[in-house]
Amino acid sequence: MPTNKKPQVTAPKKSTAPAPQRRRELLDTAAEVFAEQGYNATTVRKIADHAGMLAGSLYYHFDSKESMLEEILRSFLDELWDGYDAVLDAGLGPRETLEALVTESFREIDRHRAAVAIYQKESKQLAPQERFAFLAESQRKFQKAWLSTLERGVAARVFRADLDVRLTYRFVRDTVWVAASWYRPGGQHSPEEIARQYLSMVLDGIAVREEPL
Amino acid sequence: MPTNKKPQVTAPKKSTAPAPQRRRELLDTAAEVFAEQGYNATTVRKIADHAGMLAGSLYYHFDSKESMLEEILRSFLDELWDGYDAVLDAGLGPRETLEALVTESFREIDRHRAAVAIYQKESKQLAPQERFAFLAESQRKFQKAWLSTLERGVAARVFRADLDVRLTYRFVRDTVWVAASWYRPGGQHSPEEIARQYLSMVLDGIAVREEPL
Amino acid sequence: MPTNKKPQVTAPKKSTAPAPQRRRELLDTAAEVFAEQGYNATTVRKIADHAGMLAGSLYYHFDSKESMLEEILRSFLDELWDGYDAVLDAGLGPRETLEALVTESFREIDRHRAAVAIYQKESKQLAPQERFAFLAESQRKFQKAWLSTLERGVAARVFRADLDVRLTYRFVRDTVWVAASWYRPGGQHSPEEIARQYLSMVLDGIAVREEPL
Amino acid sequence: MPTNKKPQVTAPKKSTAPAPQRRRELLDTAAEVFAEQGYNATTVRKIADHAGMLAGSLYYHFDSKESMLEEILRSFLDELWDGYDAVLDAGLGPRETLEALVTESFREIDRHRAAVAIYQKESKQLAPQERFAFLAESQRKFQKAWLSTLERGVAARVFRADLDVRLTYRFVRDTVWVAASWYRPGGQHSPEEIARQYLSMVLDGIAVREEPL
DNA sequence: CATGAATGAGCATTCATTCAT
DNA sequence: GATGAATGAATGCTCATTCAT
Repeated sequence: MPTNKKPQVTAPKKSTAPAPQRRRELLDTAAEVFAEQGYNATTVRKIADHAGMLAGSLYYHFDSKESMLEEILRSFLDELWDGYDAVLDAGLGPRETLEALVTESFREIDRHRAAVAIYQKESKQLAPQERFAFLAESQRKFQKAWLSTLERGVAARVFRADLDVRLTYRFVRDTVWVAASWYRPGGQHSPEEIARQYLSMVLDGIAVREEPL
Repeated sequence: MPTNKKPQVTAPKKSTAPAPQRRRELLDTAAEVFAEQGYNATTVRKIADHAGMLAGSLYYHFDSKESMLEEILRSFLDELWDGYDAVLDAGLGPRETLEALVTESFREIDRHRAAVAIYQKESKQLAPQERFAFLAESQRKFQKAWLSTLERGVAARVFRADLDVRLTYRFVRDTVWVAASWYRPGGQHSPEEIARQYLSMVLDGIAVREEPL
Repeated sequence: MPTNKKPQVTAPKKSTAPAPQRRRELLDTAAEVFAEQGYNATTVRKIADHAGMLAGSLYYHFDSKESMLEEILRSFLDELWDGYDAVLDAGLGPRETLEALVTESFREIDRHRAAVAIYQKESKQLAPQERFAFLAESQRKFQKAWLSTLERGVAARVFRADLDVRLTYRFVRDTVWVAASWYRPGGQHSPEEIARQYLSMVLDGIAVREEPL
Repeated sequence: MPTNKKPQVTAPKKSTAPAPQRRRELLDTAAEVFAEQGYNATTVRKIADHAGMLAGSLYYHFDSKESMLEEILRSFLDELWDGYDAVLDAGLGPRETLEALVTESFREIDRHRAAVAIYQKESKQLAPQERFAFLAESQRKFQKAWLSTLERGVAARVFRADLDVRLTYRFVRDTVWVAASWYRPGGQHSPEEIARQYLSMVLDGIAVREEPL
């Protein structure tokens, strides 16, 4: 599963480059700029500069700046839900489900850092728009998945019952996803390592336990 | 720390309302709109609409849109550091310091919700600019305060030693401040109550502890 | 029924020029350019040039280029129907009605030459658009007025019965309105004089009559 | 009168379909779109869509959008003048000449509806351009032909002498050509039938004549 | 002949800002 | 203090045109 620019696995005999690939490249470029400068502050010219072309040329590939944003977010969420659904359908216990969701989340942050950052910063403004209804939809599914996992855990006495479960939900959700704002792929910790430490903090806290005995 | 165009010291002859108050009102209005729509997406006209005046009229009170932003952030950070410094100078132990900082943070979120939200969303873009150097400055102080508190705690064996302390720092920092994105003053939980629950989660985790005995 | 932005209930004492007047001036300028170059070929810059301002400044007065077009056409049609309705409600016989309608039409061409020319050239493309539904509406009323006048005339034996009445309608309609393409106010013929000659041609033909006797 | 890029005299070696035919097809397509949407509002892409090809491909056949327009108008006017010249050289009396010109005109409208509509809408803007000088040229010849016919008729006492002859010219000219805006080939009236009725109206008027006796 | 991709000039529109009143 | 009107730079987008393949 290639993450960055030119996978170019098998060079086609005479054709130069298949269209969908170019499209992906451009979207990745755009996502990077959106993530760094913010969607509104990103001009189409800046994206084109990064892609080595003129602003108008982008419109051969995309309908509008907004449609680029939509495609970036949509394809990120599609992949995210592939991962999440696999976890949710695996029949795990609540604690294992939570561990798997967190780990999966850090993997997505690793793969789609830019898209996640965009999502974090812009989704609140975008969700009300018709065109971005899929964001609101995803948010609902997301909340349901996490909330029900937490509730199952409380019922099974593996998660604390003395906490407001909605507060806990926000705590876990934000804690994980905000990591996209500082995470850089190829840094000193792998996503799995970060997930492990985060899970340890979220589950057991950062305070030293009094020795049982 | 120069701010610009401070309301003239000499009171205007016939005016009834003192200028600084109007200024505050306008800044609060602006902060609200910035927080809701994002700084870039907020037009001066929108702010003026909310304030019941025309766009041009704002320029009697402020030099520019950016100077409004600056003043909002600067006065928020001034207050924040008043609170933080009091805590840091109180000579508390690491755990108590952390508890006090978190509680103080939620109080600031309660008082300056809009400014905090703006800070969260925009500070990364703003910090590199000369004009907003005070943001970077604040971030450094902030990191130092938290990091040293955590390190003191690890040394004193009240915080776990098996965690990457920088990761822990980010974890705690994000966990607290992101709350500004959903917090609404006057909701069902007071800032102190939220602080208590967050501290409980951060310190002891959300998992049920096996009974020591 | 106020049409534009600022209600301005009570005129301020010292204001230099009432807004609606400037608006009218700009619309007249725009109409002139639209008429001469065609709506599509007219850039907002050209209009602004003619008005002695920059392109962006027009947007203080109008929402869009299209809204200028709309206002031009709408105010022309409003005036046209004031005149037409007066004629149609006067209870005249069919020949006198036709004479009055033709005369009124030439007067409108004299007063709104530019708007008429625009109407002629653009209405077919515009009418289907929601925003310009009033054009289609006007066309229906227009056809009904003329057609029924012609039919009354045929029934009363003052207009020939051997002609296809719809063809006659188009003949008269086009004949009159196309005059806007060459008419210049202040030329050697007054609108009334042109109307008289046109009516003479339309009613009696251009061929010499054999003397009855 | 230079036309450009005439289909190569030497037939291409292996091509099966003769080039000029494809060229004609494409011009007819273009004319249809120009007529319906207006020249300026017609994009090259729309023409290409109608022709089942991509926009760039049209440039194999034509130098530019403008050259398509030129060729459409030029070939229409060439045919028109074939017909008109035949009539004018036939040595007919003024009334018969006028009848023949009108009839010929409706035949041209029938054959070149699109080109006539384009001509009507665009010629005023185009004529001043160097490239479209042939339009102005044609207009001069046109005016001369009609005006002299009318003047001959007045002198011969078959047309009324009490009318401004230039006004009469415009009346007849417009009356005939505007028909292109509503005429659809294959409708309920043949061009000859429309010509007959129009001539009847133009010559004898639409009013009922008092019986001579 | 036709396609896919790009160019570059131009367009309508937005918006922070200015300033005379 | 506030308004009305304007500026000017920038923005997203369109479109005729080019050209290697």
